[in-house]
Amino acid sequence: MTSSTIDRILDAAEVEFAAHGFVETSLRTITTKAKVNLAAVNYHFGSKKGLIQAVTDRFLDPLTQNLQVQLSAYKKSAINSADDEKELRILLGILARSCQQVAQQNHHSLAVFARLINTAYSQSQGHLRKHLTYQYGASFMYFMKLIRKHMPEMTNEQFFWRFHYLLGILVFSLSSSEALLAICEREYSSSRSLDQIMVDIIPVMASAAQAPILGEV
Amino acid sequence: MTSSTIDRILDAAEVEFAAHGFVETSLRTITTKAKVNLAAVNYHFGSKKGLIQAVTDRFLDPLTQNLQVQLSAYKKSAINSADDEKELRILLGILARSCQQVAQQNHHSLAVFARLINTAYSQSQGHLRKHLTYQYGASFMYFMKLIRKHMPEMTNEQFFWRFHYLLGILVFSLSSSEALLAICEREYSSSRSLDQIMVDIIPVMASAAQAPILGEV
DNA sequence: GTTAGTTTTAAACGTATGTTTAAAACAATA
DNA sequence: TATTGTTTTAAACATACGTTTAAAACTAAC
Repeated sequence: MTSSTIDRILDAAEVEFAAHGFVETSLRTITTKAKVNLAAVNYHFGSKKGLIQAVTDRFLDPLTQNLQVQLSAYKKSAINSADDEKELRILLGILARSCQQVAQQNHHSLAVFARLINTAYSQSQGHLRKHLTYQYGASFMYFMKLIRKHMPEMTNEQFFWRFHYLLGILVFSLSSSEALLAICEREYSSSRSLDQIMVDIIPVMASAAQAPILGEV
Repeated sequence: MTSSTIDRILDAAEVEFAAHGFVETSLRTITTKAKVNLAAVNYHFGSKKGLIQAVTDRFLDPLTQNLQVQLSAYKKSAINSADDEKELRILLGILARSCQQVAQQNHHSLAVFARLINTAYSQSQGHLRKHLTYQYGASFMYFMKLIRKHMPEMTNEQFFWRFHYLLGILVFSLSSSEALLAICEREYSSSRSLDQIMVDIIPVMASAAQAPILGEV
């Protein structure tokens, strides 16, 4: 099986990138862990950049596909309740569950994926961010539009900012979840899981979405 | 003036680190922009790690000092209103204003600072995060304790998580503020400032803090 | 003006990185 | 079996990095 090499590289790269970031992870580390020759990366992916994109695509392709299905199912059966907060929770819940499902189906770690996304966004040069918005921008927009409907008392600009505040909750929590879960275990001797965090976060995001807009403190 | 070299290095390093991260910024880039010899960094700061710590300390030292003053002033004059959300807004407002003041006084960019913190946290190896918690952990704890009082209907563990959700809003928004402000300008032809974002965020964080804890969606 | 201590400089060192090369190993077809 | 195309391999390449060195330049005290 020729693709075994490709998969082994992707598996190793995913773990290493998430653990140490793109720049701090060398191709030699990846190929060693994958038990593959160094040159294999350039042969199969062209370059390190190509590998990075392949790693993220392997998660985002099934995710956007899954999300699209769930969202259209929601839209069909939508009663469009007057309770905006409830609808927000449903929509955010769909996103959360979509992430979980895809992670489980493809045997990926959700934390790993979150760290990939966060790394992609925190890179200022951001060739990856551009790739992501170009490749998955449409799916992303569709979800935003649905959310937007239940935050009507805002201008488009206000919504833009608010949405990114919500995003901050999700991305930061997930990407630092490994460290936080460890602290939680040690400090409160409580064994949480990332799945619980995903459930936990939803009402928080929904509340944040509906916070009033104040001019002053 | 001998410290001019040191200051020029710190100034250049601050900007470059924030823009491109610690790993992606080379000492050669920094010393070139600072118009200083390459060896000056190792001479004055010992190593690149030493420089990174010095850059963050230059911001965090005055910040924690300022914050401590503001918080004890608050504690003295505190009416300890029954309105938790209002008190939360006040406390979060103090933090926000402290950041702004220190940034302005020392002629630093708040966005730059936020990106430094975010980079520090997203580094898994995290020698910097350890330095920060060791050096500034106490001040951080003190602020958390004050916040905690107005989120009484939670276990310590629940509070731990909730607090980090709030932190996510702040860190993510600030650290990606440069990109977001640019998009906002282009898309809505609105010229916001980071100071406005700081004000904007406070009620959102306060609402998120008070979101109910639900078992299911 | 000489001396002792500090700072700056140019050059080099050793190492690690992404990438390329050309030969070898392998797979599939005729 | 011979041939073609693909994949893997070991080695080398070029470059960029953090750090060190030793001499030079500078500063201040005597």
